[in-house]
Amino acid sequence: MLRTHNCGELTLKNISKEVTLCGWVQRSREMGGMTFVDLRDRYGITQLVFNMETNAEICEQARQLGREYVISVKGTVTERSNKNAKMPTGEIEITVNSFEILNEAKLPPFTIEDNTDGGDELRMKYRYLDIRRNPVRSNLELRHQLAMETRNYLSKLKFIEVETPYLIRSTPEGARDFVVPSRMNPGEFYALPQSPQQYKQLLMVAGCDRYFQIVRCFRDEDLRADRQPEFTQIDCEMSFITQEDILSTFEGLTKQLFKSIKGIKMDKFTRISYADAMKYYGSDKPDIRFDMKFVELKSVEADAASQGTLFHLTNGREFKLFDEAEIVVGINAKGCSEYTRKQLDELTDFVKKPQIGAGGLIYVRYNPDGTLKSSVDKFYNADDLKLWAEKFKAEPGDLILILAGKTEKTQKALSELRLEMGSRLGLRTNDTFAPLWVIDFPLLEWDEDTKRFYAKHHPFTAPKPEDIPMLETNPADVRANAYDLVINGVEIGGGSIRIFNKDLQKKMFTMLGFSDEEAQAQFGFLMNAFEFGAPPHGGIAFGFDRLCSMFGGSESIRDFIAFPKNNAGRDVMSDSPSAISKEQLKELSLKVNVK
RNA sequence: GGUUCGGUAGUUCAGUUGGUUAGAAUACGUGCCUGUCACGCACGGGGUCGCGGGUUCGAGUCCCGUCCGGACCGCCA
Repeated sequence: MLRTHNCGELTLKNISKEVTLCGWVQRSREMGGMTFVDLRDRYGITQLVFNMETNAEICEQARQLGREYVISVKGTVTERSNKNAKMPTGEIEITVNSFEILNEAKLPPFTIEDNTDGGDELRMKYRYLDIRRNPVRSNLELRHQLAMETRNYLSKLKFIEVETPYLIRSTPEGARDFVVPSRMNPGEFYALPQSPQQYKQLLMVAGCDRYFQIVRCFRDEDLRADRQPEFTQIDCEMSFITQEDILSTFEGLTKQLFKSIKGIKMDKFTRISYADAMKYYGSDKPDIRFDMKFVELKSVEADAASQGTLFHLTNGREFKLFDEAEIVVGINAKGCSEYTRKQLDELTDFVKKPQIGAGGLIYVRYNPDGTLKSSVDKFYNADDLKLWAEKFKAEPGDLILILAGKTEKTQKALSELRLEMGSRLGLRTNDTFAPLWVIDFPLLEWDEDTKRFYAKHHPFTAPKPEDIPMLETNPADVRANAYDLVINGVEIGGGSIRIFNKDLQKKMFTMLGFSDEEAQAQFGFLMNAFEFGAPPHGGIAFGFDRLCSMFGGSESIRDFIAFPKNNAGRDVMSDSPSAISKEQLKELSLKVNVK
C-alpha cells in the first residue's frame, strides 16, 4: 500500500502518529511564512501544513504544487491551533516531513469543487474530472447503496440474480432495437435487449421460481433528461404468484429502500385504476403529492339532468366551444383567485404552446368577497358559475381553470396545466414522496396510422380472465393484469402477469396482426417453451437510473450515470459513435449508405 | 421528423438603438503576507465574439445557412 490512511479518517485520536497519505492537491494557500495544502481523495480532505521556519526547503517545494497534482505525503498528525468545524478532519493537520509528486497535472478545464465553474458540456467531456467532485461521486455512491440494498432484499426473499444474453434476436414490437452485425453470419444481426423479457419468462419455465437482475437495457429511441439509450433496470420475475404477490413484494422493496437509504417510513401505497387515473388526473402517471383532481362538467351536467337539478353548460346557454367539445374539464387552483391578468395570460400561453396544444384557457375567479368573475361571463350568469364552483368544491379565493376539446388531447393538456399549477403553488417538493400503484391498464391500444392494435404493455401480458370474452367483441376495453409504480409523477416501474398458456399467447399474437408463421418465427422459442410446462408467472421492472435520481432529488438521470450520453445519443468524451474502417465494414459484409 | 433556448477570456457570464481600444467575476501567473481553510492585498497575461455567407460607411449586435450543446413534442410494447 502506498498509504497508511485515507484523507477523510484522521482525527484528534491519531495525534502524533506518523502517516502516509496519497491524493490530489485540491488547492494551496500561501501565507508568506507558511503554506497550507488541501489534499483530497474519495474519502475527504486533509490539510497539509508547511512551515518556512521549521523546514524552508520543503515549504519552497510545496509552493510548486499545482491543482490536481497527485502526491504522496509522509508526516505527523498534529492538532491545529485554528480548528475548522466545517470538516471532519478539521481538528488536525499533517505536518509534512517529505512528499513525492506521483504525477503532475495540467490545469483542469473547470475547478474540481462542489460548486464548479464548469458547464454541463465541459463536465461531460471531462467526466473523469467531474466524478472527482463530491456531488457526482456521492451520486454514484448512492447508486451503489441502492443496488446493494436491492440485492440484499431480493436475495433474502430467495430471488437469484441470473445474467441473460446481451446479443439476442431482434423483435419487431416495441422500441427500436440497437442492432449488431454478425461477422460470422454475413447479413445477419443481433439486437441488444430492450429488456430481458423473454429470457426471464424462460427462466420461469426453467423452474428458477424467483429471478432478478440489475441489468443494462438498450433502446434506440430519442433521448430526454430522464431517458438514455442504455439504461439500467431492476428486472424481476416470480412463479406461482398473483398480481397481489408482485405488488406486495415490490412495495416491500420500495419501502425498504426508502427506509434504509432515506430514513423515510412509508404507509401502504395508494392504488388507482388506469381509468380513474385518466379521469381524475388525465395521466397514467399522476403526481399525487397534491390533489387538484379533474372535474368533468359534461358528465356533471348529464347527472344533473337525470336528477332533474339545475346545471347549465350546454343546455340553454349556446356557447359553441362547450357545445361542440367532446369534454369540458377543469381543475380548482386553491387560493389563486388573485391571479393577475398577466398571470392568467401566462397560463393561457402555457396551454397554447405547441407541445401542449390547447386552443385556449377558460377561468372562473371565485373572488374572496364571494362574487364570481369568468372569461365566459357573456354566456353564463352568476348562478351558473356558482353551480360550477360547487362541483369543483371551490371556495372564495379559488381559481377554476377549464379546458374544452377532444377528450384525449384536452385531458393531456389539463394534466400538464395541473402539474404547472402544482409547481407554482409549491406543492411538488422533492423531499416528499407519494407512491402510487396504477393498475388495470388496458391490454391493447389502437393505432390509427397502422390501423391495428398494439400491446399497451407488451404482447406477453395476460388479460384479466373476466375480460377475455371481450377479446372477440370489444378488444379496446379488455383490461390487463398490468401495473405501474409511479412516484411523484415519475414512472418508476411497471410489469404484468404473463400469459403462460400457449393458445392464449397465440391468440394474442393474432390480435396483434401476426400470422401464425410470423409469430412462430419471431417468438417460437417462447411458445415452444410454453408447451413444456410453463408455470403461472409475472414480474416487474424498475427503472434503476430514475430511482437513483429520485432518491438523489434530481430530475436528470445523467447525474447518476458515470458516463452518460448526450441529447443526441453521443458520448462527448470518447466522441462515439464513430465511423468504422473499410476493413471492418468488409469483414461485416456491410456497405454504408451516407454521403 | 418538429418546437424552442443558448454558443463572447481557461471557466461562468454581461455587452444598451449597429458606432472609440469587447468588460466583470473566477481561474491562472508574479510579488507581498506565519494560522489560512471561498485567505487577503497589489500587479499582470489571457479573445478567430462557434463556423460560412450577406446587409451596412461600420456587425459580438441585423438577415440567411451551417455546426455544437440544453429542454421539450413526436417516439420510448
